Amino acid sequence: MSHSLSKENYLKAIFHASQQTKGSVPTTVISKKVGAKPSSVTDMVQKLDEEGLLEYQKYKGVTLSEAGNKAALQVIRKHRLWESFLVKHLNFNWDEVHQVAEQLEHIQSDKLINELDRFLDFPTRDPHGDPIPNRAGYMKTSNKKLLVDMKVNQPGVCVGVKDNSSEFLQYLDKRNIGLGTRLTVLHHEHFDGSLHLQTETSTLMISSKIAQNIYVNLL
Amino acid sequence: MSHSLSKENYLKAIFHASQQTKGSVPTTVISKKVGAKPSSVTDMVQKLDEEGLLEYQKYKGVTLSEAGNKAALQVIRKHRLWESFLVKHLNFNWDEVHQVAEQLEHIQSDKLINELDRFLDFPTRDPHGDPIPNRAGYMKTSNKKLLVDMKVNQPGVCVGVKDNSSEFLQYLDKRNIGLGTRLTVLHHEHFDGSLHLQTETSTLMISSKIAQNIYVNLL
DNA sequence: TTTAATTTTTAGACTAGCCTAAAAATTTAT
DNA sequence: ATAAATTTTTAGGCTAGTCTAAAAATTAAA
Repeated sequence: MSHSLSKENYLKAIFHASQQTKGSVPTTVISKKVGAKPSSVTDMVQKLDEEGLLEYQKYKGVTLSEAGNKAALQVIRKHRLWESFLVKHLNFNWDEVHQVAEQLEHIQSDKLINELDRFLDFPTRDPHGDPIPNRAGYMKTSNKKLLVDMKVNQPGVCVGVKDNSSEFLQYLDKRNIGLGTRLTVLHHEHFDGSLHLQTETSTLMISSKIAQNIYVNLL
Repeated sequence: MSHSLSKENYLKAIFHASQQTKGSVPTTVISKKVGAKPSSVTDMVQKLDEEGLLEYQKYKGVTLSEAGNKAALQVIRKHRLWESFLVKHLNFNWDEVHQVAEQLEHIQSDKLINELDRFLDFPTRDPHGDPIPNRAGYMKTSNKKLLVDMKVNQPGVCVGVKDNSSEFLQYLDKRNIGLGTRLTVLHHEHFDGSLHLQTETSTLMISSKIAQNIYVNLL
């Protein structure tokens, strides 16, 4: 019922990859995500196939089985709950949580994770706006988009950033944009791709480059 | 600066063993604590010696170096802080914390552990009454004794139990003895080793067997 | 459509941490 | 003080997870 740290990382990586691309995931894609050479990935996915966690076809790639999917979702649940805890109670910033949550997500204890869930009051989204799977493994589908991809007049709320540099976070701070800020695109400037935004407090203009680094949840 | 999970366990085990016995620790003692065969211990302590974490003398045993001591104390700090967290905020009982804290103590993040410390309001004792090393590695010496070893009229406070079975905890509960209960031995019965106790609320008699399973801090 | 470039897999090897069995040192008993 | 019993170490081997280099399959190009 419980898998090694390394296997959990593979399952999580494959899950995320298949969310992005649909269809089976090539070993090279996994290779990049887990930080191992493609040959090592081939070895590992063969083992995971034997365990029934995924289906592997030579030269084609892999698809998670029902069991593999469930296992991946449990790891993701743990990761996102820990991230929530770190930000909410231990003064971590968005950009600091990941490395620590990568370790915490492998702690094995059902009671621990369910009590943590309760302690956090059963959150449905992590600090990056990503949905948190519940105990049963059910997860809302994400409505997360880059701000640059939003339609005009579609209201949304800022749920995260792609670039976590402190300069960027300070830039946003100065313009009163933060986690939870509601905003609507008023106008796309075709000429340079810049956007006119309506926030709770004001209207402002931001460049296309900036808008490519802000995640928004549709409302 | 940071050691593998297995090495941390060895350092911790050696630290605890040398607290109990004083002098150098034989490989067999370590063997029992870490749950590995003596031959494996020999291997490992040779590596730890090369790393300067301890001194190993063939057929004699090991002594922690300054660096080894410090590393062990950091692991113990993490273990006890996590135990405190689990009991205080996640509804864990005394007897449930250990297994999970054994995992959590190996998470590597200074910020994590120092923020956890702050979040718990810098506790000096864990739920078992054992002292928690501070950031610098300084730890109060423990005044913990078994109740059976207490002198008559020496006041103390219950800080833990040896036997964590729920029957035993329920037995104590029925007699209004719990974590933090102040108690004093009024009389040692030589005949059967039983004790007469004064608690905050009443006087009572307990058997020697029970008194061998209750930890008390001297006041 | 045959060759060239690329991707993916196989084969063999390495490390950490453990094991068993045999050898060596130490301790205990006579 | 020497033999017997015990403890501790050495030697050789195993597994998980990784690597590099070579081989095989697939895809792209001429």
